[in-house]
Amino acid sequence: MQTDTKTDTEAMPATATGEGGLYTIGDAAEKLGMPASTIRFYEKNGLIPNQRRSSDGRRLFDEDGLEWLRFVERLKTSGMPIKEIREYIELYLAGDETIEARRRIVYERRRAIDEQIEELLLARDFIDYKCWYYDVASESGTCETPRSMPFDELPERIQRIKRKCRINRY
Amino acid sequence: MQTDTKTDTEAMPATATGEGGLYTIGDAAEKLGMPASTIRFYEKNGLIPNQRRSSDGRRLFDEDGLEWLRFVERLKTSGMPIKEIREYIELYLAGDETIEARRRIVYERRRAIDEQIEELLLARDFIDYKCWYYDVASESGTCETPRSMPFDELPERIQRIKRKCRINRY
DNA sequence: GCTTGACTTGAACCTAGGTCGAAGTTAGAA
DNA sequence: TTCTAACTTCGACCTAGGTTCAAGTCAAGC
Repeated sequence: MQTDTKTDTEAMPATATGEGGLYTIGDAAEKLGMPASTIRFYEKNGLIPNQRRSSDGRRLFDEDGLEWLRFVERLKTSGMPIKEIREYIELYLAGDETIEARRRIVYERRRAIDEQIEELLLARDFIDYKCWYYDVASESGTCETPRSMPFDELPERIQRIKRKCRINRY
Repeated sequence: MQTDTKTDTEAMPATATGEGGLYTIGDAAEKLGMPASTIRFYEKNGLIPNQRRSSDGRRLFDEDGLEWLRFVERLKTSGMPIKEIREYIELYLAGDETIEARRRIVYERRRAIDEQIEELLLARDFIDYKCWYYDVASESGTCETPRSMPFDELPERIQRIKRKCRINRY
């Protein structure tokens, strides 16, 4: 994480709206749209190394701290489990020795994301078919209408989906 | 699994129903690449209505049964919680009265999928940046190289990502 | 007739990822 | 001064989505 470049900006009061750019956990939580308890949980699990504190022990976040949290959030969004995020962070803290290991991790993560997107696109096609199905059912008042429609009378788009997703019933 | 007895099952199923193309839970699990325990769990949670059984109580799946399971799997892939899938199925079982309710559900599901895809694409951009970062770091042996590179010397693609994802450090 | 393997059940267990509550500290407001 | 709000820690608790276990049933092969 960031170096201790700002250790003495603590001359500023630690409370909200820090014009010195310092935020309490509550401010940070609000800015990130994430409960404070989650931030504490992340720190406890090693996802926030070198957490700054005020003299009375409160967590302090500056812009770098917020960016770090957004970074962690992004890894989570990508489906990376907390344990793996921690491992990655440990490698990061270890310095340039671990560049190759980290490179492997981000490449693998990209692959995982691509896989998830692929799956979601398939699910989306399927749901798209369902949307059409209920549009037709809704208009005619019964599911019999879309269900019994001959394949070659279906809209081109729907034919394509039914073929691709191998939908035969339902 | 029962692959060796499956030929028997098809020729003359040892079970009550005289029709071919019947699978035990083990066969179905193998075909769908999903543990049998999961299928039991789904049934227990109302995700498999009208489950067929053999005379001695074993679950039986025909092609329709398998397709139903694939359908449930697809809803899950789309991020739909089990409880909601059950609710949808209950509406489905209730017949044409519930067409509008089901229509609303699938439209909302499509929206949710689009949102997830959007998030994943952002995460992907971010990880893509990290891939570049470690490629450069790996080549030069230190993270200082990509880290300290002036913005306008970055590849166009990387500039775009850094702007879009508002990456300033890390 | 005995063994084996795939099934059945319900209940207990597990993991990830938080979330909550109690008890205590501190700073600023009334 | 006292009150209140926002923080602190630690441990207990929660939910989703399964997974595993123990005990029993059944059909087939030897």
